[in-house]
Amino acid sequence: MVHQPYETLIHKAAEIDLSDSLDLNGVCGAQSLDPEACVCKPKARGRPRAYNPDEVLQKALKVFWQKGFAATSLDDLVEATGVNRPSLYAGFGDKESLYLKAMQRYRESLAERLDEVLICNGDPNDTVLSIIRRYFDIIIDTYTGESQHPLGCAFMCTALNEAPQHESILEMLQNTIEEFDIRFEKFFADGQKYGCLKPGHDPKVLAQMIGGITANLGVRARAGASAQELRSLVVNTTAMLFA
Amino acid sequence: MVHQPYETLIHKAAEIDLSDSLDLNGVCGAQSLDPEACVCKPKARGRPRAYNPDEVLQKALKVFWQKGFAATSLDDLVEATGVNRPSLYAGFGDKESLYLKAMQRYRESLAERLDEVLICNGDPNDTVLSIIRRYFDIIIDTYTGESQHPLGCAFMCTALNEAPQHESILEMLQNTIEEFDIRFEKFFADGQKYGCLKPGHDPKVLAQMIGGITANLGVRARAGASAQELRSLVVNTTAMLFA
DNA sequence: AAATTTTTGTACTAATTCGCACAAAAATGA
DNA sequence: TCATTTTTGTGCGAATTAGTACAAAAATTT
Repeated sequence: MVHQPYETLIHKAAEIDLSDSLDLNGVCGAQSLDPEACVCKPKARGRPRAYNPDEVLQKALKVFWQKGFAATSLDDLVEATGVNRPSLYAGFGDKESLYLKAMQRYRESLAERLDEVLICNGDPNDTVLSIIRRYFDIIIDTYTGESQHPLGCAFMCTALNEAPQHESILEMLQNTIEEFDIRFEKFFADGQKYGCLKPGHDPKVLAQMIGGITANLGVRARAGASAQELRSLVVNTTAMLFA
Repeated sequence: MVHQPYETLIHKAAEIDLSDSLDLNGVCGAQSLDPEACVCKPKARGRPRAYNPDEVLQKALKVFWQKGFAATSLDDLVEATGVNRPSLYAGFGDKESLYLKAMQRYRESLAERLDEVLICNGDPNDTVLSIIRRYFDIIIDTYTGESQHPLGCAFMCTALNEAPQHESILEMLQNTIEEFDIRFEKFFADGQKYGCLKPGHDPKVLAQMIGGITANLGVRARAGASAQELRSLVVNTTAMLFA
């Protein structure tokens, strides 16, 4: 709603980035956000929260993913999460804040799965090609598995649309892209170190190619492509690059 | 607004596709849409149209591209085009119809530029690499040149977001992807015919790679990447594929 | 048991939204 | 000049929207 000038973005990004990247307890109410985990703290004082914050973010994400940020109303979110409007505000801030938290959660849980897979330690039984294909298994699963019909990449399908109008969403998009690049540049740099890359293959350029294939999957999934079609695309393109 | 089931899409696509793909005079008012061109017809009967339909679509596209479909109000469109609300409805139908027409126009004018460039006739002075790089010059120009700040790919940035909720937009997205694929598969098939492709390079897979790089550009431009950064990405990735 | 703290749920407001009704305007045809 | 046709422009109405005020509810602390 508020139109912010692009020019201020670089500065703001530098500020917010570090403090906000993993902070989930920020805007929320007085009570701790994870209901079971923290044993050390004494019991919360007032009326206990009736919802599980993590489940709420998961349900909210599903709606945003399906309808987009702008077309998702608070009534939609109330219905999907089962949480009252004022409780949503008290717990997660306004619609934009809730969206950012839901996306952050999605991003972190995906990052965890990728961290398990994207490891290159020079094992000759585990080639770069096979690792990259396991990566794309996760991506395809994410893009096609969350709903009856494939929803594609949540970032591409919802954040791109809002980026020019919502500074905070643009920031998140930039951070996500940067995190993606760094992850793969590191991975391929390791691959090069262990001699697993073709001669003349640059880690940075390979990272760009993976980014492209990933983006392609995100688009085509949203347009209705099946997991099988996407797998075929992955097999062909990764074979060209790494086989 | 109206939620349509996915299942009906294939049939509808088959129906609408052909009749609607180049039809611009469809929904419009009684008077011809191009004000100067057609000399054969007698002069229109009633009060003459005060706007240039093509300019209106161009201006409307700019707003949709910037704000997205859902966040663009009719008041925005009235202000940007200078055309009254009822005149917009009479000339272009409702918001969704206007959006589709604006995107159709964008797609066709881009297709014209690409047709001039994407020709492989075996000329040894014009390699596949140089042709592909001219293609990406057009793409980068389109993604970064329309506004003060780069807006990225209009399809990825606006249509992806709406696809699950608007059947007609999903159809358009599918058609656009298919058109893209066919264009590049043909181009690379010609390249192969004239012996311009590396041995073992499959036209279909190369088309998928170009699609991926293009998608990558569309995302990164929307996130604020400069034309220079995008050119660097293109140089690196196309060199890996074709040099 | 009373005071305190926090969340919940109802109900509301002010603003914005899309689409259209209807009369005035501007052209042609007779 | 008058009838006909089409577009324009003002203005409206019904519906939806985001965000909040306020009292009731449910817990802990003293």
